[in-house]
Amino acid sequence: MKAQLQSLVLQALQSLRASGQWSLPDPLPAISIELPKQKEHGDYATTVCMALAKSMRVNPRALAQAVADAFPGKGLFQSIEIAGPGFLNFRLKPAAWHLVVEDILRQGERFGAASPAQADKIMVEYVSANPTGPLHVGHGRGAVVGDVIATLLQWAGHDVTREFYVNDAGAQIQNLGASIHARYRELLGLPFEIPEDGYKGDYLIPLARELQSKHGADKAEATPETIAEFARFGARRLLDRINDDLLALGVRMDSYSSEQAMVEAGGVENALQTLRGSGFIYPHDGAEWFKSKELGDEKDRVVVRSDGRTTYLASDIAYHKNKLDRGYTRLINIWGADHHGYIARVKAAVAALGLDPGRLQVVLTQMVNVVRQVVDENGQVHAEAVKSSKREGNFVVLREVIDEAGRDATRFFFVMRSAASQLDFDVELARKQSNDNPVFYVQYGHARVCSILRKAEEDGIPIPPASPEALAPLVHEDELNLIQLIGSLPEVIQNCAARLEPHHLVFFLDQTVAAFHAWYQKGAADPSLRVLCEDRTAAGARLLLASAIRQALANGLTVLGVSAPERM
RNA sequence: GCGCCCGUAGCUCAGUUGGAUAGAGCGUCGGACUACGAAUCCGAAGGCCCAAGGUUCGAAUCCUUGCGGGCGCGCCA
Repeated sequence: MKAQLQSLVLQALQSLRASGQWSLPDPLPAISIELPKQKEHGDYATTVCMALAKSMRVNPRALAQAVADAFPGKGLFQSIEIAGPGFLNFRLKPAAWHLVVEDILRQGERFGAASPAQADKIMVEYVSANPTGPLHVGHGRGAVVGDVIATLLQWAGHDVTREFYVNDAGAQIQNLGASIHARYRELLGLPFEIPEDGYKGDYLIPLARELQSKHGADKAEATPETIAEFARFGARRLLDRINDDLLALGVRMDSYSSEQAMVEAGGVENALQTLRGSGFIYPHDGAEWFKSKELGDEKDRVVVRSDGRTTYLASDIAYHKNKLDRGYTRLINIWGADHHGYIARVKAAVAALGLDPGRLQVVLTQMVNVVRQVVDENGQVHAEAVKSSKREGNFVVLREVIDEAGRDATRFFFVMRSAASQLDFDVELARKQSNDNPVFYVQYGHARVCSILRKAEEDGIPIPPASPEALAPLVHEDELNLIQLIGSLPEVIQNCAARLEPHHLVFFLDQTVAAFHAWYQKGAADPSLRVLCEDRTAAGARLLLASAIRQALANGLTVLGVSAPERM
């Protein structure tokens, strides 16, 4: 509806220009359509006349009046008013809203999705954890944010691939091998020492036990070969475990990209050659440096150490080159906020490869605090935070949270706040099956609509085919507001996709359910306002609206990857 | 010291990329069930939008400075 209005305003402005009486700038500015906070200001408003009047040096109200006079498609509008300093306020006729309901029901499960007019080939890369331990809650947030952003982009009409970059090369993996080896020696009753920067968590013990039953004491000596073997074994097992956790979250990747495989295929050397060829790499102090400073980074960075080993950045340059070589026109990376300092150098890498660094967008997810509420003797509620720190082994494991709160609640909580804000994850609240849990509030709304539709069927109340006549009884303010709300789902999805911000969709769902509950509740006081009321014509129209509400809620929940139960 | 994020109701957070009288949930107080599902709804109280300047018809939103909190700043990943 917003988009339609936008094009009508545009047509009006163009016809003003054609009339020759107004010297409108060319090109015209973007026409923003807004939702007035107060209903007296109409269903929609535009501020474009105020913006234009400034540059044209004319009276904004006079311009607004001219736009209103020239407005096409007046039949849809109950009123078009000039207000305040130059707002143009639109109020639609009920019949115009009825078309929205028809449209939603016609589109069904596709309602909210855009036709792929200008599809980009996009890679969303997320999770990308080292296979050196279980996922913790921070990874979980990244996983869900990435997954939902990928879905949003698909719904916005793009061609999207979800990829997990497996950091299975380098020092971390060596540490893993050495740590497992230490545990292995421990099981053998030999003296052992977990490396200083190794992995101290208990989760390595079962892996060591497996190796013990396989090899006995044959591998007691820490040869480089043995460490490498243990590292490969551990990385494989831990990656399996990571995938189990992702599956429990409902996160499914399309593709995995192994750093080790890329190294072995010569990808890193190849990328370095390319940059040497274009003069972005120079030797200094026995190492090789990437000229990232002249491409926007704070300083230059080492890519080949003085001992000849490449750095993590070298791999990452190669990996991003690899993604671009595979034909992706947009790269979206979901990273934990602790990696923010890394953005500039990877963007510099993209630029050094001769491409627009704007092709790479990085979404940073801020820290997750898992909190548990404790009520003291004064009734004061305190949130106890559990800090996560992977190295020390006392982190909050994602799996524990999923097992406790469930998949739906975990996903919902991870996307309900802006990724830029730190998140307090209240496990007690997430598992609560009650009204103060926002997940259940939304799901209950969906189940309740389903219940009405079910009751209608049981009672033999027919739902007519959607048509202007069948929908004509929908004239109540609550009903028209509800239509406006659910009709905005496509805009909400577009907006979320464009901004890479899923949380707006959560607010849409919450707001829609609240409006539905309020509408429903009016029927308790006045039976003539019930969906299943005596007047079967009205009942039919309201059942059509209920179906459309159900569809909007179900589609929104589907994008979030949260189930839409028919009963609870 | 430098960089990024955050600062909005008692608490947790939205705020449609600069619009009209700043919103929601929780919590508090007061109401509505012989039910189209009360896992709900209605109402009340609660604000110097961290501070000070600036930009303009108009600022929670943009700019500058400062304050407070978080996270980073390696030839680690």
